[in-house]
Amino acid sequence: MAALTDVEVREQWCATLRVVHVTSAVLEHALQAEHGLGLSEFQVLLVLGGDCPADGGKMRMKDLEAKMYLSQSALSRTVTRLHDAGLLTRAACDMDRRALFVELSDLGRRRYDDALPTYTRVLREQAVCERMAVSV
Amino acid sequence: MAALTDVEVREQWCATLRVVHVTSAVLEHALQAEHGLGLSEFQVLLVLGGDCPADGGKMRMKDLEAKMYLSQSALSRTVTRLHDAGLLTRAACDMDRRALFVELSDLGRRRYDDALPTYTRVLREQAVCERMAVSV
DNA sequence: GAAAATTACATGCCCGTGCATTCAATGTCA
DNA sequence: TGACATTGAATGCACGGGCATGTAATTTTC
Repeated sequence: MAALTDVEVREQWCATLRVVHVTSAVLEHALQAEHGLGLSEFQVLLVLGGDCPADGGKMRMKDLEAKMYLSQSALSRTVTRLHDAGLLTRAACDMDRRALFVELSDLGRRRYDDALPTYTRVLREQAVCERMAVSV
Repeated sequence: MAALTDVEVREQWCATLRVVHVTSAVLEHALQAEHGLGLSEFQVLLVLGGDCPADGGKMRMKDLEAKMYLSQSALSRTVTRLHDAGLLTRAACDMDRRALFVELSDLGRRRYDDALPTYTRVLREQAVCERMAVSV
């Protein structure tokens, strides 16, 4: 296969942005309308809920941050919002009292279970995987 | 090829988000540091500069909007910023006096020519096309 | 041709984000 | 142990974005 030209590289990138932006917008609206959740907020639930195994349960903020695409400050505020909504619990860490453990509350677990199908449904409707392939 | 499971669909999406966020951040920093341009601002230059043929030159705001992934209000402000920076010119349309024509100024053209290699370089460095394939 | 609906763009408002900073806790080195 | 560096998290601040609205111009409807 021949190497891509500069123009092709840029077109690929723009096409990707288009799919991501449209899909993100639809996702955000669906999650907000049906479950009162923002995209970043749901993403936190997704990690804490353990969608990808080896995660989930009680997690340090730092470990959560590594799993997200958010800055430390944005994550801090997102977690605060989820805490205020009663969707997760915070707990100090005995080993390192700077660290903060975060875990889904019962309400958070239910909200997560409710919202997950919406999330998956939208991704399938938008045919994201049919239009984009990422090497994981 | 077997159909993707729900988990696989979600993992693909998350992997895509990761690539897009990281690449966007690097792009934004490079364009800002080397050319004083934001990502959306450069995207406007890219369209007006005619990177994808059939565009470029004098364009209506509405046509520009259709080429971008921005809301109408955000585009309006982005264009205002570029105008204030002297990178583009605004001109009323005689046929429809609601419409607004927008075109690169000489300075804008130069800035665009300067910034384009940075843009392409980062996309290649991040190996975006090697990691993601989009059907256009 | 006047009233109503629609369109193009700008603006007020609020919200989420990143950067820089702060504060407290921990680690390091002498 | 005491001084200094580093780390984890929260917060002040400014900025860009979307939604709703405003304003002017155009089209539609009767």
